[in-house]
Amino acid sequence: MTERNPVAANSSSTDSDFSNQQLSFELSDYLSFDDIDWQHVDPTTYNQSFAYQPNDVAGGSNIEWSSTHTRDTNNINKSGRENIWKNEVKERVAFKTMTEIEILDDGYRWRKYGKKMVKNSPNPRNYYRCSVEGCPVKKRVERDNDDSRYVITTYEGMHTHPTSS
DNA sequence: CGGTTTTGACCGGCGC
DNA sequence: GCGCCGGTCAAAACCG
Repeated sequence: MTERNPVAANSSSTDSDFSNQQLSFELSDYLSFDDIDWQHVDPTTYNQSFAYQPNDVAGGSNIEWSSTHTRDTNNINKSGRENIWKNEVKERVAFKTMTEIEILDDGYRWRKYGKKMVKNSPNPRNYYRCSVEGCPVKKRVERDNDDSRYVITTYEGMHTHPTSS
């Protein structure tokens, strides 16, 4: 289920402007989508876990993501990258984007509260929290282990306020 | 000046 | 019990 398009593969640091444009477009698409989706989820279906195809949303070319809903409290990525998507903790939407930019404007304001080096990867992982007080949404941004041109963004929780931006 | 980033310390779960 | 590891805190620096 890992379909990658090595489109702008060997970009080192040239077309950042292009990537930025493309990204913000697709991102806002996703964001509005999972906003709607999360409002549909009610506690009774909390146990199901499901995943969407990338092309359901934006004709997805270089983005893959999935969403799981469970009340399992197991740890997230003790067992490696592949299992990140399979393991269930709580509402979570993750997608992977080929870009060189990791600071993505998705219409919310985020406050970074941590940065960690993950084992087996030279890439740090950044932890963000929604700046709106009382909003429990967190997100985590890290580069893919083996494809450093990809950025994995994971959203966790529901926004309890309008997009304000 | 107020919010944000930075960065090491701290904490809790888990495996050995 | 100890150490590793992922996640969070918090204080000072930073920046518009």
